[in-house]
Amino acid sequence: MVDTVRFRTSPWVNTLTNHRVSTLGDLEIAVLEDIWRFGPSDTKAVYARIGQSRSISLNTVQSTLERLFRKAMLQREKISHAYEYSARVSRRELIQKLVESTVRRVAGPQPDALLSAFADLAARADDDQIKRLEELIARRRAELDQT
Amino acid sequence: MVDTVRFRTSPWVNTLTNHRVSTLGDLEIAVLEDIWRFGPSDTKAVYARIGQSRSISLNTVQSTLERLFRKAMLQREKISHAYEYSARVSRRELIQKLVESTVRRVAGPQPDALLSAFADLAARADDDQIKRLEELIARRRAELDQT
DNA sequence: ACAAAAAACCGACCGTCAATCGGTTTATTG
DNA sequence: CAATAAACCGATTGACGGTCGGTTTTTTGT
Repeated sequence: MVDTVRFRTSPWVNTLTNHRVSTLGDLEIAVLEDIWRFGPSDTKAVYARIGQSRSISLNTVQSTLERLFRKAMLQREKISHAYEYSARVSRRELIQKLVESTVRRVAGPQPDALLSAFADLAARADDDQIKRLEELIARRRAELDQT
Repeated sequence: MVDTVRFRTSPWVNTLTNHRVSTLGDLEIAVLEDIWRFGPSDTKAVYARIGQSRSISLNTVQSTLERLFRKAMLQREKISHAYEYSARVSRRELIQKLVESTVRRVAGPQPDALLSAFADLAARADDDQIKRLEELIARRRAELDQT
């Protein structure tokens, strides 16, 4: 019964860059969030902070960390006995990547889709927001120059 | 065997706004794309334009249109015998929604996550891009005022 | 050195969702 | 009213996140 080969492009692979940009599940985001907040941690620590309350098992946290590692959102290092996971992307970088791939996915013919998307945003912003935006941009600029 | 009830928050529901923001599949995007490009169309027309080449069946296109309709990305109207589907969101609106929900999903404590993401982008932009960005914003502003 | 404890690893299962289509029902229309 | 066309229904597949239980490997205390 090999008459029709079904093929579906995985939404994972960005064919341009061959760079994976994934969708993240709720738990995955929570875990990332936790590591951003508390810094490098091992499974136990993350479990203690977010697993306990959700009444999920240590194993679940474990495999989520693992998945995040495979997705290159986390890196890990064996500290004495256990892996210590740490963020490989900052929240801002994550948002950046996610937004960029989202936009690129629905981007039309226009080359400036990203810019365009944000132009919409900026156009809607009120004076107050504009002001904060300018400050933010200035700060980011400073950060960049400093590197 | 009702000892453990597993529960998983659907990534569909934005609890803040109770507004559904979905992920779109590749075919779904292609179909939307097609309708943006060619305007209101019935299943046959869409199939002729994008189904033929992909060697998928008319039914597949049909259910994709249906799904898009359920997701409120398309509206439809019975024209004589067949449904005619038309876009309910423009490409820009779609990008807007998608970006916004993406950001909100990973947004930290900061209230200005969206702005912040924008700031990152702007900070990275070169002079040329900034110029185009300003033009874009001006144009969008004009469009808004005109309403 | 070895047994107990801890952590990693493996593999399975469930639910959801997009993609895909065959077959049946329900219009349309000549 | 019969033939044709479109809509509708429901089933299957593959991917993926979430969830664990059990087994293997590694660490460590005595």
